[in-house]
Amino acid sequence: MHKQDTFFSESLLNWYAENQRDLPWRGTRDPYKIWLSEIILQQTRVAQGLPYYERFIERFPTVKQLAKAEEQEVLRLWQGLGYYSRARNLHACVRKVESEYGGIFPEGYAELQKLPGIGKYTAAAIASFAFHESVPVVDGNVLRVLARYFGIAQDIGEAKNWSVFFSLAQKQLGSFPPQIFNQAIMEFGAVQCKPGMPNCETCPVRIGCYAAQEKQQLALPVKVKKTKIRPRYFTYWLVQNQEGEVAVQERKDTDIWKGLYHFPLLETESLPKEEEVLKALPAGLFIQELPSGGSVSVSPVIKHVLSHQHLFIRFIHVKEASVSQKGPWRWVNTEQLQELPKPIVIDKYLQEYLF
DNA sequence: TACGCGTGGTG
DNA sequence: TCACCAAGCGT
Repeated sequence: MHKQDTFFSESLLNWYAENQRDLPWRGTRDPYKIWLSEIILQQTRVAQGLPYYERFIERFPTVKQLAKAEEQEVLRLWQGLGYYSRARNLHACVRKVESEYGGIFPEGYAELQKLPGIGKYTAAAIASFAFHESVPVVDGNVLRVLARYFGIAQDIGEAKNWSVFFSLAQKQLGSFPPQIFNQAIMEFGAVQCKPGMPNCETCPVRIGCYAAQEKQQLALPVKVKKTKIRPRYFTYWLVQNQEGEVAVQERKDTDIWKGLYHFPLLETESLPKEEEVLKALPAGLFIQELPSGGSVSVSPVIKHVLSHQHLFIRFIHVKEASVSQKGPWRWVNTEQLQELPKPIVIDKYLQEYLF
């Protein structure tokens, strides 16, 4: 390989040696810690995920301890982080590792992908960081860095283009230590070659960079796909019984906040009128037993309502998609709704109705 | 394969 | 203010 061929990779390695952040999952080869950090960091910034990582490691230092936990406790620790299927798969994953792999994570890139919640990226991360397997990671950072440096205009949102970037990443990885190169290229993307305008003035590879030379930093990478947002109006009834307990409902459908708890609600496509809200008031409330442990995980809106200690109807505007919720209520003490997540989108049309 | 899943930061 | 998007994955 000619020197010119390794300029990009060697520059990244040098940059990483000087600029890497000190993070708790770095400098370990424990696959459990690496796996946990990777799941938490999927589509999530370090600053947002870091406190969750610390709490999970403190509460569940080992595979065995996490595998023994109830799913509700795992969800409760995950509250506020979003993408709750990650928490359910996290739990299912350690249970599978415990039952089918003797509590030890399997080593191979292919074998790791058989575990729930572990796809190509996470498998590559674990295989390279923990087991030094020479397989490239391809995440949002890598896609951006490669697209900009090599001037690749293919849509990173199209699945068929993934192999283009994988092959290029593999070529750049070459025979460099995968556990270092993979961290380096991702860290470079997160810190230096950021989304939006990158720090080209201080960039060690700007000389060879297509985007920097052609001023295409904001045009690359190309991503056509747009996430479409449609408004959802959730009107909650905060219902209290004579013991001061509040009616809540577990969200079981495949929809946002699955597995978390909500107040009884009416969902509409537009802001409902008062008569509509009152007409839809649920008639058949009944009492159920709580999940074991007497503590439940709750969705973000509940925290907002409880924190203001209102007994009102609220209109919550949520920018997501899907179906409304039907099913049984249960009563819980407000003290049981512990360690609540932060509220999401709170609407500006809030109205209040005293019961 | 395309789409849905959360929350928070950014320009 | 708001569109974009962030260490992706499952279906």
